[in-house]
Amino acid sequence: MASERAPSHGEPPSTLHQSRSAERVLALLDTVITNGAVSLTDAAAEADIPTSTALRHLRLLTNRGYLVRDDRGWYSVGPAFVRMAVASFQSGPYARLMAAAQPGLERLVEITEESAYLAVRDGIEAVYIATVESRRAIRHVGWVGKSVPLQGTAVGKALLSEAPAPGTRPRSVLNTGAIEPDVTAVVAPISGPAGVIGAFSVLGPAERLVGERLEIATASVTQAAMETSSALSEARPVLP
Amino acid sequence: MASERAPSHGEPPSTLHQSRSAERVLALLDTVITNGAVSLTDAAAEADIPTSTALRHLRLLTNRGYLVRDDRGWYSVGPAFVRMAVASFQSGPYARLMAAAQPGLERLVEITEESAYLAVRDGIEAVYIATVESRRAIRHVGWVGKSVPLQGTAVGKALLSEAPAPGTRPRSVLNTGAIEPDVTAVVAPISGPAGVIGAFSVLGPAERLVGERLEIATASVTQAAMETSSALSEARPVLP
DNA sequence: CAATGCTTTTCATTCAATGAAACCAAGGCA
DNA sequence: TGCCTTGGTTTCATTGAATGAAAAGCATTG
Repeated sequence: MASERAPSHGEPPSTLHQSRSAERVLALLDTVITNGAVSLTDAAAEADIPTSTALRHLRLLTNRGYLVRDDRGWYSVGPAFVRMAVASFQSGPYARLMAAAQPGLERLVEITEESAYLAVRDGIEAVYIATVESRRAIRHVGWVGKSVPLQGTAVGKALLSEAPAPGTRPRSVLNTGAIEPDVTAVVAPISGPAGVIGAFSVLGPAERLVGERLEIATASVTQAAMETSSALSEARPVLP
Repeated sequence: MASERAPSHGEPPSTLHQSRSAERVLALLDTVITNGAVSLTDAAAEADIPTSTALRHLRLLTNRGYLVRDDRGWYSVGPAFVRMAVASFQSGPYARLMAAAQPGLERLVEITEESAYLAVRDGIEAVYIATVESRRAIRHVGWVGKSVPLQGTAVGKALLSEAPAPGTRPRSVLNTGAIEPDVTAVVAPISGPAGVIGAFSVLGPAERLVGERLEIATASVTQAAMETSSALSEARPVLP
């Protein structure tokens, strides 16, 4: 469902491996995390690894606490991974972005009444890493942690765009139905000190995001992106 | 600083490896994530791996987007890892716990005016996976994502305790200075359908958590644990 | 420019990873 | 009840993938 691995730089063919076991362990970890709870055979199939080998790797991951195995035999996220996950939000390049973007997301939902997302680039894909959901009954949900191609999507275009001059309003990008039919996306790029580093997406049903509502969405998403960009270019706190 | 790996079941000696490269890649990933931004040599040293090998592994991790390498050469969290991290909060055994515990954490801070944490067990350690910080100037901060031994700590004792009969108040555990001097911890276990699965910790300066304040902390932490436990034993939503 | 500290490449050696096959355990079903 | 299918687990001989010492780059600094 959610995205094959993204070879940031295309590795040669795919039969040429350089550290197979490592790659495979990561692939398994990824499958389990993104797919929720999976059985050995499912995980092995999804990652295209013989079960005997997959078993050994999954065992390693559970021994280390990165995964857990419930009574039914399903594998899922383990405490050690959760530890890393929360730690990764405390520091690192994305922590600052997520913190700076939070108010923007909230205001976007308030103004547009649609769901707002924060996306970043991952190789040839875009990843949605944060959201505030619309409070309406019909709303866009469930894209956090999901990745979509850059090609042909509004997020993609925004993430690949040139950063506007500091303090100026970025251009918004509009698209309907690129990923899912009847979903309209209004996106604006967020710039950091070194170019575009993320994007705000307002996502809602195509028949609702028209006319005045669309104008409001466009205006507020560029506004939010601009404000977040300025916040990010202010003096950065010292590193640990 | 934060915890050597935790062999949930002790693997044989430690010189007997079964999938070295995999172990090492995980070790490197872990070091980078928990230590923020590190250089090749630092990461290699911390994980006790020859630099040439470490380099190869770190490259794999960056190619896959799990890590990024900034202009200075430091490695830190990458978009692919953030994707997994946020995905891991959407589902999995800990998602439910964290969601159920959030209101409890907030009320604990409101009542006790100290920082409150949620901890879970990871092998022979406890991991703090969520927090709401006290609003006071002097307060306990920065333990999210950190792990501490079960042995000799209040969290440890709570996590290893027997689950109380459903609907009854759990016993609280008290400790001062086990991890850091002058820090008092008031802890109560949270039970799920299958025994103790987590714990609430109220942490504050030893000289402040005394007398009436301590009584309040004890009462509210057991109360919160009880309420969260009941919430968790209610009908669970269907799995994907 | 010599010295120092990191990073990167190379390459011969070996040991760790591999997966096919055999084996178990547990349902399902007639 | 016993047969059969569908996972999961173990074994073990084979091989090629992982390894790391050493040497070579490449900045930075005094």
